[in-house]
Amino acid sequence: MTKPPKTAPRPGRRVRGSTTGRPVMVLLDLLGRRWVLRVLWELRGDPLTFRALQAASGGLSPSVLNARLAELRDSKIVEQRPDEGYALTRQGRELLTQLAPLTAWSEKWVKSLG
Amino acid sequence: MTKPPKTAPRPGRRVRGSTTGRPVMVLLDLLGRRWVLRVLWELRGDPLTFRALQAASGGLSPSVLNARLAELRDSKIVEQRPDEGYALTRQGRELLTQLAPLTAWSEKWVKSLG
DNA sequence: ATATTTGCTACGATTTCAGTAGCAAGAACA
DNA sequence: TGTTCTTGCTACTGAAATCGTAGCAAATAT
Repeated sequence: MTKPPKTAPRPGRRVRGSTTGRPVMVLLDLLGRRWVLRVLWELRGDPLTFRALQAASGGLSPSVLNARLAELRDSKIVEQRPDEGYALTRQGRELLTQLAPLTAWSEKWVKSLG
Repeated sequence: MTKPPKTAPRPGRRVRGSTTGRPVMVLLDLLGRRWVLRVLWELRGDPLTFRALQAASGGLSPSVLNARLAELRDSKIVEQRPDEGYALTRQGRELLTQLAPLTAWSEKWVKSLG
C-alpha cells in the first residue's frame, strides 16, 4: 500500500470542496493552507534561504515549510535559485501585488475592533 | 477543567508565529485558516443560510463552518442577519473587494501551468 | 398533527501540524 | 587533512485541527 501522492491543487482536477476545478477555487484552496499566505508575504522582498524563511515566518516546522514550498514551486509561484534561496516567480510577484493592499485594509480593520 | 477559549486572532495579542501582533499578521493568520477564504468568497453575493453556505463552500463539516463563522463574526467581517442568514459586513465587503482581482489572476495562472 | 428545514452540537476516525533531533553536503577555517 | 559552521532538509512523536456522519431542538410549512 503506497501512500497517495500529495500534490498541490491543480486546475482541472478536483479540489477540496469543488468538483469543477475552477481556477479561483484551486487558488483559494492553495492559499488557504496553513502558512502559505504568511510565507508568500515574507518573500515579498529579497530571496530568503530556507532557514531564514523559516525564521521570518515565525518558526514553523521545517517539514511543513518544505511541504508548502513544494506546493508553491509546483504551482510556479515560488522558485528556488541556486546560491540565493527561495524567491517569488514573476507570477508570484504579481499575485502578491494583488494582496498588497491588505496591509492598509488591516490597519483600518484593527481600529474598528477596538 | 474548562476548555481553553478559542478566539479569533486579534490585534495586539500574540498570533501564531508573531509576537508583534501587527495587523497584517493577524489578518494573514485569520485568512490562512482552512476554508476562510472560500467561505468569504461564497458570501460575495447575497446572504446565505448556514446550510446553503455549507453546500456552496463544498460541504465542509458543520462544526468547522461554525467555528469559522464565529471567528469571522468576532472579527466583524461577517454578520448574522435574522431571517436572511450570513452576510459580509461593510468591512467584509471591502476586504473582498481587495481580493476580487484574484479571479483574473487565477485565470492567467492556470494557463501557465499547462 | 406531521413532515421539512434550519442551525447547530457531538463524537470517533483521519489528517495535519508542532516541536525537536539529527544527518548529509558544502563552505570556511586551521 | 581534519574540524567546525551553515544550510536544506528528513524522521519521529505527540498534539491539534479537520472530516464525516449522526442527530437534536426550534421554527416553518403542509
